[in-house]
Amino acid sequence: MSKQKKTTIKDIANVLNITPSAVSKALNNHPRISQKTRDAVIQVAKNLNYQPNRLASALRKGKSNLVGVIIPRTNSIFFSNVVQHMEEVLNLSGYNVIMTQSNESYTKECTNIEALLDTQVDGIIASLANETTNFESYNKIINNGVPLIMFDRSDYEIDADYIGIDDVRSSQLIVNHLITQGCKRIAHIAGYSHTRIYKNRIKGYIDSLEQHQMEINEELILESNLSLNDGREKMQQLLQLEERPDAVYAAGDYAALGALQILKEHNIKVPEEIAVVGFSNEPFTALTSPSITTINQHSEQIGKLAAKAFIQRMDEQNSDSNVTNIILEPELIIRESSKRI
Amino acid sequence: MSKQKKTTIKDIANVLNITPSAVSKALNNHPRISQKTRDAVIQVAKNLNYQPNRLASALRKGKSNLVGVIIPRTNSIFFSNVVQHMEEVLNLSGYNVIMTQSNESYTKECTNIEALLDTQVDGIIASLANETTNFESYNKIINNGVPLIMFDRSDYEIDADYIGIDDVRSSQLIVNHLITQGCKRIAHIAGYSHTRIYKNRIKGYIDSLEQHQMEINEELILESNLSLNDGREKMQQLLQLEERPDAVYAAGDYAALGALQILKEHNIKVPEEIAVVGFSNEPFTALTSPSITTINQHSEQIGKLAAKAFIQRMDEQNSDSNVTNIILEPELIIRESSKRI
DNA sequence: CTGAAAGCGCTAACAA
DNA sequence: TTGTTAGCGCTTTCAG
Repeated sequence: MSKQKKTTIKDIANVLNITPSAVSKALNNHPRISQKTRDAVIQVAKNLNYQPNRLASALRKGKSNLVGVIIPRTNSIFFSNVVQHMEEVLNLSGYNVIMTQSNESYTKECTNIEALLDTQVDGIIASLANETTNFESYNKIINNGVPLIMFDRSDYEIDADYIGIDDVRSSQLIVNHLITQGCKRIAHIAGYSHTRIYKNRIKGYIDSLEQHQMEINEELILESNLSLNDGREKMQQLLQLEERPDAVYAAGDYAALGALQILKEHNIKVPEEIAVVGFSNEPFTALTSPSITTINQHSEQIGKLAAKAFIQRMDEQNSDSNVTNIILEPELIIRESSKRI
Repeated sequence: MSKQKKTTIKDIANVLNITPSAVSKALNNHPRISQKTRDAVIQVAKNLNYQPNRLASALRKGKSNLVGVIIPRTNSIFFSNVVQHMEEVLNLSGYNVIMTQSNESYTKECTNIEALLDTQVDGIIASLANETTNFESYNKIINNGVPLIMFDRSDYEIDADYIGIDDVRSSQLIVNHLITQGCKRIAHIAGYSHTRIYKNRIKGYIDSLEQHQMEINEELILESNLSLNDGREKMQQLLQLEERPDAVYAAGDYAALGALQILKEHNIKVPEEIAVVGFSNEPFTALTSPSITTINQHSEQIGKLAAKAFIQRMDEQNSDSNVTNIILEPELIIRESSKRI
């Protein structure tokens, strides 16, 4: 049973004594075919358990109906939600998703791009790996005439559509909130500033402090990879300062959790002595005690909008239209870890 | 720049005044070609920015190097880890992954299977949707001669390779542990018993109680969809019994969390008054207070083994070889929610 | 070692 | 309305 030859439109044509092209038309609801033939074809197709070969069709039409997606990691609820909603929208328009992950590695990212282009995807939707500072392979996608949509992590050097939240604004929301809560010495466990979103978060942090005529203190800004362990280390470092901070804003939830752990281990009261804020609304932030204040990045919307941006690119004829830039308003979710009043 | 024609082996052939077939051989390290030609071809290919067209190659060779993956949900760390490690192994062997999700829906699952078969994937790796009780479409995959590997959720009616953990044993580990902790009335918030893994978890639960000459009480076994909300509801129900349980084993972590929330809301001490155990080792189980005892399902191993099983199927000539069945030993992770002594 | 030629399965001009 | 024909880009016999 396992090696039966697959039935093709040719087989169907033979049975009915018509030509393959007639069968093709019948199967694709082409107008120039009689209802009678169409019905007959569909009947025979069913009988022979016909399975269209999208590869052949793709080759012929020069369109694979495959969309490549590159995300840094799957084990982050943000990215996996984004992909989930992207898929939803894309499937509705007849696209399948090829998902790849870079594991935050630049080389893996390049390999993935190569592989996706080889597979003749109709477009690529991506978010940068942490490591990436060279954007040639992304520009190669564009130069190949393949639509590219970036989300969350991108760079000004990549001339593609972009969907993300306003990171400067996110930081401002957080810092303003902390100031309202009476915090006077706010530390920032930042991401690496070579990445645009983290640079923007640092900028928002600084802007907000300046607006309130508060001092910018270099020793309170620590760049990190935002892992749980890095959060722990940086928090340790902050505790060893002459003058402790009274609030810590980490640019990622895992780092915030690490900080929280250290504070608990040192019996430092959160938020009374030191307030903690994270970023991304990972599910665990609602479940820790105290629960962690964080930013909702709108993964669902980002996924859907990115998919729609791609579909629009495919639909439009004039591929020279301007690049779309959708910046969503972040939402501050205030929880116990920062509520002092 | 965006509409440049893609370079093909024909273009390369023209430049060098040789035939496409020679170029093909050179590019594929075919032995019957001179080193000189090979070098020249590779040089020109680089100059013209040649990108092989895998679709054409796939059509010709009858092999797409695409593997379809069907998972019920992406927002579960178990499934997303599995996919991640699957991808790792598959990429190494030159395969790309097309990821689809059923959202626990039977219809979506069928659509996904159709789409994947149409795309001419070389194989499918899948885990059943909760809803699924009809396995025709899976058997269709097999009948089409496409290798099928199931993991975690499968059924005896699907005659495919399988990788999963020993669910009966998992329940036994849990129930034995609870008994050791002095629990005498152990409730089970179960999954729907039409699904094999949940049936097995129920079986393990019953077996273990019988082994200890403890009573099997129907009112303590509640089937559910294992969502957080269902966990809350079932826990409510259990609290309304004449005689309360002193332990609750939920067949999923989210349900366990729901139960924990209800217990907290009622100021019932965990684990002193009622112990709680979950299943799957979702990251949040380590972070709640009390942290939740649970089962490690070995997502990494499952992903890798499933990928390897597929690769083996592809490599072997005699496709009639027996079905592989890999059952991994579960690991009980004991945390605060069940530690009474 | 290289070339000629056929064809994977499907689609789209064009012709009838 | 249907058929003929050519070809998407690549691989693979088979001849030379």
